[in-house]
Amino acid sequence: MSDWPDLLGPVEEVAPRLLGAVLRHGPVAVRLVEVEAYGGSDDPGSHAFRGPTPRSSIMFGQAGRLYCYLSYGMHVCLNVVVGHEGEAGAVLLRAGEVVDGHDEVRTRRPGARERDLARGPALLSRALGIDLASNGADLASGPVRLERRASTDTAYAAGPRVGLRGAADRPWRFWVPGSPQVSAYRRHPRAPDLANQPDVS
DNA sequence: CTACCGATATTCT
DNA sequence: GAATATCGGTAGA
Repeated sequence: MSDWPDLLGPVEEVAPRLLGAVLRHGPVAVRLVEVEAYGGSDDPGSHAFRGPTPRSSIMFGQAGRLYCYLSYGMHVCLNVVVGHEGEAGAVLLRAGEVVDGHDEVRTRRPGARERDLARGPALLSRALGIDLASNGADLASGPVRLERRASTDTAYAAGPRVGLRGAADRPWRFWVPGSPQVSAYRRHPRAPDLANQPDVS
């Protein structure tokens, strides 16, 4: 396991080390090319910002488990829980490249363009066929597995997270430069302007 | 590529 | 009641 990332470090340091890792569920495997870090009480963009809730309590638990939640009431998003127990942390898996089970993914998403098969957090979970029943699964021994990545370190880029209102500019999104599967950056409609322009009253 | 819109669970006001 | 870690459709530059 010498080249497997240590999931107990700070979430913004753990997250980029997951790039290049492979997530497998049955016949389908996806190589991760885009992730985002989410923290605890110091991260206004995190589900754990205001402490544990029925949904977010798993973020405070053991590292190496799967956190699945429903986004906007309909899309499943996948996270790897990181950090020590009692401290919230999770890495949102935003996009990947299908490296196995291609035909299975095609039956789930007929007509999708090749690079779009797992381009976006909800599309990634759909490609893998993972739903909320897998929430809390152990990624080392369950049916959903995080497999060891290639031994070489993956080069990465960093920038602001997608679609957040709070802490919109914290550079906690990480991706593999040049990967066609990296999803397009979208700023939250009500996020404050980048250049702190005075308001027009 | 951009912009808007609707669907809708969990959480907060 | 309203916001949100999204997506797929449609429309337009």
